[in-house]
Amino acid sequence: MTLDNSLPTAVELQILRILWEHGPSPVRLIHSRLHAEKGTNYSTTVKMLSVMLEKQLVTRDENCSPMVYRAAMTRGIAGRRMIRNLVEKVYDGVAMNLVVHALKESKPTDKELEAVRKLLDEMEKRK
Amino acid sequence: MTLDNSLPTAVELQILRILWEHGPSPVRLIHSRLHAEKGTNYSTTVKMLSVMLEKQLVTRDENCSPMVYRAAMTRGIAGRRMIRNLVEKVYDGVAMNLVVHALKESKPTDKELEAVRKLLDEMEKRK
DNA sequence: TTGACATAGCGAATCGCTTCGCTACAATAG
DNA sequence: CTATTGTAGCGAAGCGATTCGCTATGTCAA
Repeated sequence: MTLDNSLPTAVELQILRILWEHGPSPVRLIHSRLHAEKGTNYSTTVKMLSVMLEKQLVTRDENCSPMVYRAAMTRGIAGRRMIRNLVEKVYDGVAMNLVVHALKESKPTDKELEAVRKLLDEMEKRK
Repeated sequence: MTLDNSLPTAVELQILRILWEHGPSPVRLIHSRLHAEKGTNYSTTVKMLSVMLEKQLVTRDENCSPMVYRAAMTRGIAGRRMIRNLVEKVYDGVAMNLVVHALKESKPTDKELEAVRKLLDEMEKRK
């Protein structure tokens, strides 16, 4: 089995997001969201889904009608791939540089800050 | 003045990286790096630079010959834009989710961990 | 059955990014 | 001067991603 390293493109990501948010959905539903976001045609949505099916970015259950599509990767996996890509392309492969920038970009709550601290502790222990 | 929100494309980023690493450079130098990385033609490099000039991703000094190109934005700015984009597109606008993922992606040294802790402290204070 | 509407698929047009061939001109060596 | 080499620019081809028109089939109500 050859695993696909390529990142989801812009529209593909938009569709994945919809699936992540709403769970497995028929085209009709996916389309209504996509249409709301950018006014695309129904055919376009169907086509994108068939392309994504080929690329194995989504799967579908063909037994029920209308067919139900679901994301083939979690939000977490997609995010990590994109992070790895960003780190490579911009931060010379040094992820910590990105972490620092991302922190500065964020407006974390106390709770979130605490969570990150705990994560740091764990990473230190696991040496 | 209209500010451009669009992100650098793949090759644009490759060229920006070269400029970030080597500082202001003539086409010849930029090309030799780009060629080493992916075997592109000299014309391609020139063309890309002219496109990037239009998009204001680079500037150039036309007084000297050969002309000298320089990145119009820092690595930091570019990185932040791309982070913002990633956070929007994948993490529902919640940057901390990205921070956590990015941390897990990284293999930080003690020093780096310490730096992040300090950053967290500062962010806490600045409330 | 028939008409109206929902579902699914396919090929071709379009679009933006990338690549390159060809041309032009300047600087330099012979 | 003339040939060679370095620098710069432009238009169009090529490519993958995206969009859409058209067609086919399924479903359901009258």
